[in-house]
Amino acid sequence: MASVQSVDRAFAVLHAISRRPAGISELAREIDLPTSTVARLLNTLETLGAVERIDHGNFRIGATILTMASSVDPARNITAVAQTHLIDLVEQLGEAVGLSVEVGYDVQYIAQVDGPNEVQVRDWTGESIPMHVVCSGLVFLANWPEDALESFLARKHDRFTPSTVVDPEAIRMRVIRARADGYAWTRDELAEGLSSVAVPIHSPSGDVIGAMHCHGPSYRFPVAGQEEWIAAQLTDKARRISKSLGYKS
Amino acid sequence: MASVQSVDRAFAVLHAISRRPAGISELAREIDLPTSTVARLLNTLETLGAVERIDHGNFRIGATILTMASSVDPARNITAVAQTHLIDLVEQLGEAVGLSVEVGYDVQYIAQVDGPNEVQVRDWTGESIPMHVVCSGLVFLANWPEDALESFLARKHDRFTPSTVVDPEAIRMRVIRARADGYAWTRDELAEGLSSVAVPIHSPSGDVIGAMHCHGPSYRFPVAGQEEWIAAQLTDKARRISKSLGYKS
DNA sequence: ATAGGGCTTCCCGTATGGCGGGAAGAAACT
DNA sequence: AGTTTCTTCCCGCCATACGGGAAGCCCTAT
Repeated sequence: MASVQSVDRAFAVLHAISRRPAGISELAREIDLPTSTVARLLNTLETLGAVERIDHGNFRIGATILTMASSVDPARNITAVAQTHLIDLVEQLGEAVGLSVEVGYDVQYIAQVDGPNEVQVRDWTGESIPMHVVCSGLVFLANWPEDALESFLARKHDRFTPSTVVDPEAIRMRVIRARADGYAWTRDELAEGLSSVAVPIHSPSGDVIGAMHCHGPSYRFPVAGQEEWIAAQLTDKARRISKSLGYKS
Repeated sequence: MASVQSVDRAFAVLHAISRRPAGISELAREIDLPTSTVARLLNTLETLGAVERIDHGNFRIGATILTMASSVDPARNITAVAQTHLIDLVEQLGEAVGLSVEVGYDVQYIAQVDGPNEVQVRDWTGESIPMHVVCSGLVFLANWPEDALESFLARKHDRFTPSTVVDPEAIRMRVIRARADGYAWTRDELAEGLSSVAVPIHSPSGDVIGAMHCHGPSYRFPVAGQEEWIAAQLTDKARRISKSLGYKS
């Protein structure tokens, strides 16, 4: 079936930008088009409000896309849909559970439901953390294509605690592991005394659109021997969330 | 500046769909283009995942748009940005505070932070309520263009309690009132014993993108004489949220 | 049953409008 | 000042998007 070339290309541009804000020539190189073509498309997209210029000619996704997304059936809004499942998990596991999405090379936390304990991990909502430091990041990386993973590994990785894994090869091994397991654990890597596990959340079409994690103080979480069971609980809920996302209004 | 026609048109289609899912010919009429053109654009958009077919040839916004929006600078994610402000308000007011967005003729609750009391309103997150029944709905309606408001008023309005206002003219008066005040109160209309107040949340560009409400048991909320002060607190926070939404990464 | 309206899908000739090379201008870096 | 790298603009060419029309479907009404 014939597709409209310009629209295809416009979305290639949007897609590239949504991964990481970029300038005209950078985008042109990335999606292999003449700069003039990309410039023209960006111009159109900008007047439509689909992209916005931020600084020094870099573009990011604009308000039009955001409003379109928010006006859509909210049953597809991951935060809203997941809420009840998060609560269920907190009751089951007794520790805080949260959601995150990937933003460039970072993980962005977008929701959290706290557990019943007095001592608990503070709410990460709104925070951005580099992918190599947190388990949610590992599950995101596990789903990246090889070349994207390579360029991630080639970057400089900051250390947060003595336990933070910063060696590219070590990170790669963990990513491969996460790919096989479908989940990932981290212990004391973002902050001492904090352990967490994450699983990916898929859209109904199979893309990874977010991650769900559970975290608690290392001295009581995870209870020894329960690691796999906990991961299984998360995986199960993640599957239910994906299913809910598929329903129409 | 020259714009790319096909992309312009593709977004006209997307925009129309985001207002209301529709079929090819309906869209063609709405944006005044030949059906074949709209069909071709929709085809392209569908393979791109920007729209999805729901039933019998109706389309809605698709996963691609949603993931683009969620991967964008999360400072623009209303839930994430508002979180800390909601907590502040709960501390200030002592009652539960929440967020909602409009979905068709309903209000959809997307977040809530509970107050410290034992007796409190249950979490509405995930619920959809008709606009005429809740204060958030009234502030949304207050911002609708006249013709849209008329078609809303022309519909049948369900009664939830004896206090629910279902008369179109009475609803219209309340909407006009909300427009003037910038906030709206409801008492015992969704459920007996439940009072609430809501204010609109604007995007930095001035559109209403959501509402924030505070609600509690009618026997203690609102404290007599404090109605305006409470509304002012909400309005103030809503303004701060709008400002936060404007910052770039 | 049958006709009719309204819908989506497909085809294909036309000319519009998107394309991309290239040059000029503007920053940023050395 | 020189050099590289970027964005913006222009313009002739022809690829490609366009839209009329017809075919095929599924309803509803008569």
